[in-house]
Amino acid sequence: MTDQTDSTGCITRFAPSPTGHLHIGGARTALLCWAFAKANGGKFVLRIEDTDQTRSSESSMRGILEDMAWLGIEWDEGPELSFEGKDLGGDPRAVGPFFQAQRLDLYNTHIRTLIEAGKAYPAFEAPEVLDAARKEAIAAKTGYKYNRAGLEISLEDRIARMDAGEAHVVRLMMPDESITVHDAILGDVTVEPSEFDDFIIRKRDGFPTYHLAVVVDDALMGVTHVLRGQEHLINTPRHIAIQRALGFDTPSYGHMPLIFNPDGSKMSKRDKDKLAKKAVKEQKIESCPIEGVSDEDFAKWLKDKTRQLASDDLIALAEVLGITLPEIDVEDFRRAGYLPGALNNYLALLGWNPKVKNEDGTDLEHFDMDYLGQHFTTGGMSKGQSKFDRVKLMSFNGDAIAALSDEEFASLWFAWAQQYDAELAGRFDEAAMLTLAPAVKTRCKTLADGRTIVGFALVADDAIEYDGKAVHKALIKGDKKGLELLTGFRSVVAAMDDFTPDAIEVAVKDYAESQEVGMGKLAQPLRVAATGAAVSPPLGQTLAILGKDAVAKRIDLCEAYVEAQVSAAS
RNA sequence: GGCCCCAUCGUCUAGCCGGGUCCAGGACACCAGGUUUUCAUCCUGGUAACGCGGGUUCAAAUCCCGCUGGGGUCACCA
Repeated sequence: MTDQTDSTGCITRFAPSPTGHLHIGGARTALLCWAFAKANGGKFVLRIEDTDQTRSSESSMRGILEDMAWLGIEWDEGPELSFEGKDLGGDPRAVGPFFQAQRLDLYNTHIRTLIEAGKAYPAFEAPEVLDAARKEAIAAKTGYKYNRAGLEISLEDRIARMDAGEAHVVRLMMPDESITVHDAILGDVTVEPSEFDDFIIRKRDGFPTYHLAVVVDDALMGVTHVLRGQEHLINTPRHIAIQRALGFDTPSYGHMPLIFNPDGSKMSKRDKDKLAKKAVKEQKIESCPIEGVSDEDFAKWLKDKTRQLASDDLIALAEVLGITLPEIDVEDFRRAGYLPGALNNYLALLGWNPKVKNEDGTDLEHFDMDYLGQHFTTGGMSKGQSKFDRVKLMSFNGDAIAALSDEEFASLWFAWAQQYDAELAGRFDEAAMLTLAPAVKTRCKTLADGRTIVGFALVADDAIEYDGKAVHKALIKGDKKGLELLTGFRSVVAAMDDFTPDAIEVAVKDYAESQEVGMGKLAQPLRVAATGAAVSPPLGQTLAILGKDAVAKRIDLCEAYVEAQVSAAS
């Protein structure tokens, strides 16, 4: 076995199967594969593993490509995609195609070679027969292993029957020797031959299994380093066996720890459906409350825990149920207003550590893609499983947002709103968001949070809901000074020409001084009048966002409201 | 259940390979102060961990063994 530790010409790959959205765990695998290639001056290849004919889909494939591009995990070779002016993918080394379903001839050639060399063989048992044997073994509490019954027939006969078109699978003749994986993250892992049987490398439908396809493709595409999830660790000896049978070099392997939910359960794409099903049951909903899904499909979905609703339907359902779905797929995080840089940063740090100190002695935790692409090493990976902490991610995201210039923030926020919050995008254009930026940036952890912060500007002047406590404290309590100040400031507002945040701040300050009260005495009544609540961005910004006319109107409305409250109480 | 992987604050981790400088450092969260016209930001301080039991050693978070716990895997899915 050749262990390729030489990084020159290093090639890594990410090979998702297009059976759903890009899962956050998959994104991390892709990110680290990308980082490893970059850090070693190599290439990152994207390959689509669509050998499962029943589950693969074109739309899922496109979604995965776009999610990766959005994250900025750019593949050098693979399916082509234009994204925000960048052309990704391509086949400069002529090692494609990058869709396994288009590579059947390649697999069949290699399978034929194996069969003729006696290293693999066709077997003709019906699936039912094997299933029965497996069930029997489980019932008897012994491990099931294929019994090599297929070998009872002579090789010539087997090949003849196969060539005559008889239904069959092809199995690899597993050698009777232990196999050691030299794992870059976990160290050496040895598995005994008793743990293996002659596993299938080509299915009845003529498609190769994952094991065969991945080995042939990695070899033919020149992949030198394989980084993948730890769930594949046990598969690796099988892959090494195929490589040896075919005379291929064995790439360097690194198996990464898996990511879990905070409660310790596995982070699954079904988590969203699971939560929705629970809510439906708790709320005792009988028929489907959303359009586009029939009651029949709804009932099936509810009963079958493996069944998933389409993404849009699930979002609509969550809204009806009043629940928040957990973010699981990259798309979910994008919708929730996370920045790709922050997501990548957090994802990389979940299981990898640069082990570098900042000048102030704290550990380096915040870094960008350039840094990752220069410094990533498998040696910095931890071995243990980790839990996905959304709170820390959110903190990273808030930091990333705060670090944005006002212009960058406005641009990103507007683009986000156009895609996910039409009402917000309709109320504020990018220029308006630029004026909002200083007020919003330090107050939101995600782009979606921004809406809450400027929520007061989203409601009509006469539709403000007043926070009773806030009104009482700022305007009614005590000697009614709050209301007087508010009324007095009303005429100051009316006389202002320059209604900008700075001008407003000055006006408020001056008026407070002229009345010989502290800023707060005037600021809080104004804030309550303008927003209905005791909490808002700085007053100058808050009032400027609304505009002079709206502020004047809201002061009038508030006064009327307070008077009504006071007379009702007395 | 068999086999395989893993195990430091609530969470992510540094330290472990080359035992002593670790009554264990950082980050997020949390708590208490401070700055601030509110909120947020920001600043200061604090609570909090080597899973358990054996060894080896003058000395163990660091090395060895066992246990416990978590996870993966046992498909004509990938």
